[in-house]
Formats: sequence, C-alpha cells, structure tokens
Amino acid sequence: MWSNGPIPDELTMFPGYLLTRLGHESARRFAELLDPDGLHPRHFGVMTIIAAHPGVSQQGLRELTGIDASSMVGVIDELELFGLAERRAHPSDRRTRAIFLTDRGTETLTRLRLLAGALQRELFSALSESERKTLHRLLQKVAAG
Amino acid sequence: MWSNGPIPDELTMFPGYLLTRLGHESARRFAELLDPDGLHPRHFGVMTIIAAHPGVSQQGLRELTGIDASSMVGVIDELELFGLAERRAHPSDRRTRAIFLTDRGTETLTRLRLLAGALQRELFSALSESERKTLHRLLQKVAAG
DNA sequence: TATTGTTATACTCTATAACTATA
DNA sequence: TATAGTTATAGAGTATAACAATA
Repeated sequence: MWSNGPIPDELTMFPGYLLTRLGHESARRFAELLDPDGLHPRHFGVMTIIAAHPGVSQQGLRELTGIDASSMVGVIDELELFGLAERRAHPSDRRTRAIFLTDRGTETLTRLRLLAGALQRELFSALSESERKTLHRLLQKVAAG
Repeated sequence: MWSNGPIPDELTMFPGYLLTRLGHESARRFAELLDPDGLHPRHFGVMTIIAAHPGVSQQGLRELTGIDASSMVGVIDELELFGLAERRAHPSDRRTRAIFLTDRGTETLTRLRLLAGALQRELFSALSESERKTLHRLLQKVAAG
C-alpha cells in the first residue's frame, strides 16, 4: 500500500504518515536482518511469545499475536524445519499441540534480540540518546491508548 | 507482514516494532477514512503531489512518490474516473501526459486534508498537545536521517 | 455440536516484462 | 536507440472456507 520511495515534503506535516513510512522502513530493515537465518519478522514475534509462554497452543499463539490459524501452521512448520521450535502432545487434549522452543531456538532468539537491539540504535541514529528514550516513551504511550 | 492483533507486551521494548505496528494501524485508519470516497491512501498522496506540482508527468509522479509506473496508470485512471484529476497533452512532447487536479479534485483534497488532520489528533489522543508536537518533531528528525 | 489443527483455494496487491507511440 | 505510457501476466502474501480428528 505504501511505496518505498522518498518521503515527499508535502506529506511530512502528518505525523501518521511519518509513522507509516518509518514503520514500513523499520519492518523492511528488520526483515533484512532476519533473512540470513531464513526467518521473517513473524517468526521472531512467534518465538518471542513462545519464550514467554512455553507450551502455548497454536490457538493461544493466534490470540496472542493476531496471526490467523492457517498462517500459524506455516510459521510453526518453518520453525520446526529449522529446529527452533517443536510441537509436543498436549497432556490432556489430543487435539491440541503444545509448542516449545528448542535449545537452539532459545539461543537463536537471544542472538536475534541482540541484532534487533543494534538495529534499533541504527534506525534512530539521527536522535540523541535522550531523544530516543523520549520517542520510545511516547510511542509506548500511544500504543497503550 | 504484520498482524492486526494485539501488541504483545514482550515486544514493546523495541521502538522499531512499535513504529511498525502503529504505522500499520495509522495506515489502516487513514484508508478507512478515504473509503467512502472510493479512494486509497495512494490517491491522496498522488493528489498532494499533483497539487504541489501542477502539470507533472506520470514519470515525474513516479520519481516523487516511488509508486511504480504501471501502478501509477491505475491510480490516475481512477482519479480521472472520479473527476478529480485529468491528463492533458504535453505542449512539446506527445508521449508525455501533463497531470492536473480538476476544481473538484482541489476541493476534495482540501476536505480530505481536514479529515486527515482530525484523524491525526484522534490517533495521538493519548498524548498531550505538547507531547504530540515533540513526537512529530522527533519523527521528522528520524525521517530526515 | 464445538474446537484444534490442517489443507486447499481464492483474492488482493504489487512488481515484471512486453508492447505502442513517440522522441 | 531510448523514453512515456500502457497492458498483460506472474508472484508473493494473506485470508476464507472446507475438512479430519477429537472434545
């Protein structure tokens, strides 16, 4: 929906437009960062949620991430393919799969978090440390509603 | 690439993630705002550029917006269909079309700018007026690189 | 009858490449 | 030979709906 081209001066008066364009750029850069591992931002998000909720079901992941059920199948298939996560049997409901990170998944997530942190600093390198903190705080406030 | 679901707490530590999610939300809301007019954000962007550069060629629009040439054809087709813009002959190059807003296009753009401004205030309603200005200034600084 | 996970399919969006008419 | 605009097509990404197993 939004181009990768220049940000036209005539549109910078709208903070929502800047948010959209910078968000798109940020997503593109993050996808680039994950590409050597064969992963997409979505995998990072799902791994993060699994790390915080070990044994979560795919339905649970759908609710926590908003990624729909059929897409989630593919995401977890790929995480299993790379040996980063695994489906295990649910102790009491044979329909449900309990999802866990493997040791390798945990290590990979730790490494990717460091890379992601470094990317943040680069994306916001035009700002001073104090400005960066202010921006982060304001974005969190907007996100919280 | 990014879900419409909740923003997981575990990811709010990354300002780039917040930027991406809030930018997506902002784009979605803006698209919703234009929908009753049968327009998409892309049309608003192109109309804005035409207003600032009357008689611009489609190639010029491509360079200024980053929207590729074949997609631009459709955007201008639709603007013409709604009577908001028109292709005219270029005075010296018969290959080139000079694009102008119609009177109706100018009026529509003015009205949509007001709606867009109102949406900005709503999107950032969690912030005080002074915080909103700070956020806008910081986003502009990041955008400028 | 409802739910979990899965598969197959359709749909949207966008980019790519080929075509025309001019230069 | 190159460029502006156009058209047709193919690809990625995503949502929708149908299905099998289990509750």
